[in-house]
Amino acid sequence: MNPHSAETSEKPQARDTRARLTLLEVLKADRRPLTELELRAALAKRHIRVNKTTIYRQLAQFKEQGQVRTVDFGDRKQRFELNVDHHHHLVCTSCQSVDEIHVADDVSQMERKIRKDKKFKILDHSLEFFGLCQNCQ
Amino acid sequence: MNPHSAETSEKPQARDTRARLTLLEVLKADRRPLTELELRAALAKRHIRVNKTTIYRQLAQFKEQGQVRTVDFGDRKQRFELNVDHHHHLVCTSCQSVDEIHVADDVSQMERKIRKDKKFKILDHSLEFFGLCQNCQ
DNA sequence: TTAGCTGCAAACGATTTGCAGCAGA
DNA sequence: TCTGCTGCAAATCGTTTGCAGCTAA
Repeated sequence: MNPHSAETSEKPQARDTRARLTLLEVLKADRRPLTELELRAALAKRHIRVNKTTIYRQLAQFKEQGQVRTVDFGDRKQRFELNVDHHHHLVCTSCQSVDEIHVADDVSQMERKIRKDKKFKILDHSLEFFGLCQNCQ
Repeated sequence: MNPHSAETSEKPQARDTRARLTLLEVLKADRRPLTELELRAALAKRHIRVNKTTIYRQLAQFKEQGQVRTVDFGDRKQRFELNVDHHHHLVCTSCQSVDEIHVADDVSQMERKIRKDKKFKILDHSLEFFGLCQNCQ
């Protein structure tokens, strides 16, 4: 038996490469859903040059582990965000700024209603708001 | 002056081609967000063969006119739906079935709160639920 | 040493664009 | 006729995959 795979039999264990560590740092610093391009730019600022393939592969790992979640702003680009408190976004369609909102209570109230009325078991949901931030109105 | 463009100066006027008319028929018949592929299949069943480029172009027109809206199920495919009553969806991740829900009141309540707390002017939102339908639980 | 990680190039899949011919009005 | 519509092929763009070399443990 390989001692390393004793507990987590299927999953290979992640290695602490520079790319991986810096990627997490960036996600922690910039609390906002970032695209692969934005992530790569942020790494470049820290003088770490990483290929986009690597970015996607690391993010896929983070997501599998539950550390990262993907968010959809409807522009056919994946955005990645640290999966800490479950929140939603206010996306300004004018200046592209992104703010967070916490509406967990309202959502779970809706979900209870749906569960009751439709007998549908909700496992996940998407909820994002688009409009104009205070500065752009 | 071109008499045809007297009132609506910018927009060209749409022509009632077979593709356009049948596309609208299909959208009216199948009240559910459909992908370009699904739309094309539906047209084929009615013995109308249309190129995907045409589908996309007609949908873009419908959307501009406000007749059609796009919905995002997070799989990087656009889904098109008749823009009648604003509703949301329960997407079964097991059998792919889609049901509608109407939660306008709950959403506008949330929106009022956001407007008040964040001074953000909401123009649009995305809200879809993913999980298991009654049959798949 | 030996998996896991990386970059590069090529493949992929959804969507868009250029262009020449077709067809409603 | 005139301008919008169509199909086809090629281009785009975000994302994924295959593969050979690299490197953390």
